[in-house]
Amino acid sequence: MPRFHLSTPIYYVNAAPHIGHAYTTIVADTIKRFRRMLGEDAYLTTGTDEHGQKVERSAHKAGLDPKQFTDRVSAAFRREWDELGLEVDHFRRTSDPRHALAVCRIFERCLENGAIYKDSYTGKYHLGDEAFVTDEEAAQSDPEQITTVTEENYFFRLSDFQQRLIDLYESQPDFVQPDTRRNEVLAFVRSGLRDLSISRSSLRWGIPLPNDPEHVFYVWFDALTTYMSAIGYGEEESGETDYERLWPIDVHLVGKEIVRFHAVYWPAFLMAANLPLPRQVWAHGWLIFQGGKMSKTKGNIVRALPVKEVVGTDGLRYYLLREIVFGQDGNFSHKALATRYNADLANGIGNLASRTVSMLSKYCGGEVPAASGGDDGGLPALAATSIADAVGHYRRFAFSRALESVWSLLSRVDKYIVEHRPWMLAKSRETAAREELEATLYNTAEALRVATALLAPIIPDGAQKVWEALGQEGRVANVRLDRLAWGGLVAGTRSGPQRAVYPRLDVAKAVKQMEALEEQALAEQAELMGRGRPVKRIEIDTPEIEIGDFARVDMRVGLVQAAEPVRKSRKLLQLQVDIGEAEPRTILAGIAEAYAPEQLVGRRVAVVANLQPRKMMGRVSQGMVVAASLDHGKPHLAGFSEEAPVGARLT
RNA sequence: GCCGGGGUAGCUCAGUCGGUCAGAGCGACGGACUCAUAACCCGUAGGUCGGCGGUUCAAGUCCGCCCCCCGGCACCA
Repeated sequence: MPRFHLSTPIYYVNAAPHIGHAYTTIVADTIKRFRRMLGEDAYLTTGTDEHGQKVERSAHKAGLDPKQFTDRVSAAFRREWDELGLEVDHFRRTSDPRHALAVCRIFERCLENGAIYKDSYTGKYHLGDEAFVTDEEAAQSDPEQITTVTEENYFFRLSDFQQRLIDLYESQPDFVQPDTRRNEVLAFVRSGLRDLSISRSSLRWGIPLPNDPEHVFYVWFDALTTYMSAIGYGEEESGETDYERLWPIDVHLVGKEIVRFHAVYWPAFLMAANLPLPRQVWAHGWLIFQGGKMSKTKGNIVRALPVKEVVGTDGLRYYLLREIVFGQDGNFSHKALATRYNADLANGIGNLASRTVSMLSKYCGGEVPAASGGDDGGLPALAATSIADAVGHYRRFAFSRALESVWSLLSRVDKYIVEHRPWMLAKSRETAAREELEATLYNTAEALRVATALLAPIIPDGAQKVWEALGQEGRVANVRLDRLAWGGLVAGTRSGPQRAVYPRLDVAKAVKQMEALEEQALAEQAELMGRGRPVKRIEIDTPEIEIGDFARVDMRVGLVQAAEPVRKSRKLLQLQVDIGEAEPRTILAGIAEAYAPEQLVGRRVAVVANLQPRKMMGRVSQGMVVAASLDHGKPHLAGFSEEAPVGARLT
């Protein structure tokens, strides 16, 4: 039996699962169900990425040690997939000792092949990003986040793999999909590759290097290797594993933000270790919410479970796969979701199933009649087209199009019913009318059967219900889509009871309900992450300072005398600010997107007067104007509601 | 400024190789029907497919220039 193996990313446990995680995993589950329905042995691998400084700190904040903390969050992910009915076959945590075996194994193979070297490195390190930054970047960052670090690190000779990677992308054009992502990757690799630092000695919460336990693996070797450790790589000695059978993997499903790691670093590691490469990396887009990306401070985090409570897993799955063109960014809103649910699931397939079963029961005694000729309305041909198109689209992960082709069949059936008016035919005593009635109901039920099978990967629960309503035996998931054809419905089959598979929703009410549940979930999540309050609140997590620290900052009232845009700059304005000195200061401020120059002249602002001068866009800024912003959003200048004297110090 | 992605009916968006592509769903209005989940069916949307040029027998669909929006980066101290 052919096998198919795919993965979702290994989710970082720094945050509780939200709908973005669910999206990827739902897609993966859909693909898996589809491949199963092609008769393949399909497996889905996922897991949690649990090491690193951020997790260490989050744990600390929650008053837990990292192990306890990650146990908790990882379990939340696992539970999430269970509750969403997602069929995960391999779930691996990077904190699992078996995972460490795999990481060490791959590392050692790379080491033996000369792809690893040790070097010392001194540089500015950004604590929040857990990464070394350039001096330039450091200067722009929050000074609290920057420290200078000298450390011995192990490096991976990524630069050696440039040509082999380019050859890979060129010989296997499908290796990275969609094409726009492939182009980006190709451009990135062509522009030259720098060796990759793969260890940290400053960190404890991680997997120690086998040859140098003072170091732990930095994210790449650790997290990416999960795809192999999950199926038993590294532990073959202790018995039989799935590794031989499931590697190389067919598809790594990833978000577009992590394409580089999967399409560049990961194959390079495997090349160096002399191991087979994945067949494909497929990157999807992001969910866009009203008001932009999800963010904690905006308080617009959306979770999957509240949505599921109201529209079921089918409703969520259907919306995500129908409304969003896979590979592109897509909008998410509760209202659009509820509307889509009503239009397509309740009024569409749900209603069609309901009227079909009802007519079978009323006009044919609950038995599927024989198709004794009569007008088939072109349904057999249309069904054949739908099957071919939908299967083709599924293969290419074009879910929204697969659904469109199924819906072209379903909506045709609704028209077909009206054209033939079975309720009129039923009133007639004539044989011809009887035959037409039976043919109509057979064709209707058969088209519905075909459509239901095609929909099973996306809406498994409802598909099963419709399947049973049509009196079909067993699981619709066991239907072979590659053999699905018109005519499979057997005359004489007893149909099931009529019921609403997808009850219609009151959209406004449904939206309210989801939002209310969302609030609740938010509170639960806060608890999970060990925080007393909802994450919506601002948290002040900067270190405490003394009064003396503050006194070192000399802030003055300044009067803006002139303001002009900076050429070629999007954000900067150049200001002349009088702070009572002999000459006004020239200050560059990143506020051009929020303020027009003429708005500023004559305005009083707060100026940091003893700040080191800084060069930007070829000009020197002699200070800084103070502004407030949320999440690097739009800045709001600090000012004075009274006429504060120019040059007065802020204390 | 550079690199991506977009600008198509009131709204959300499809449009694979240039030739029924000017579309779907939602919303609105009118009608018809009763098997069905106030459902389904029929009709009504006058959208210069962002703008201007070009290639072509033929262009949302290819090329050039321009405008606008969204990401990311280069300048937010």
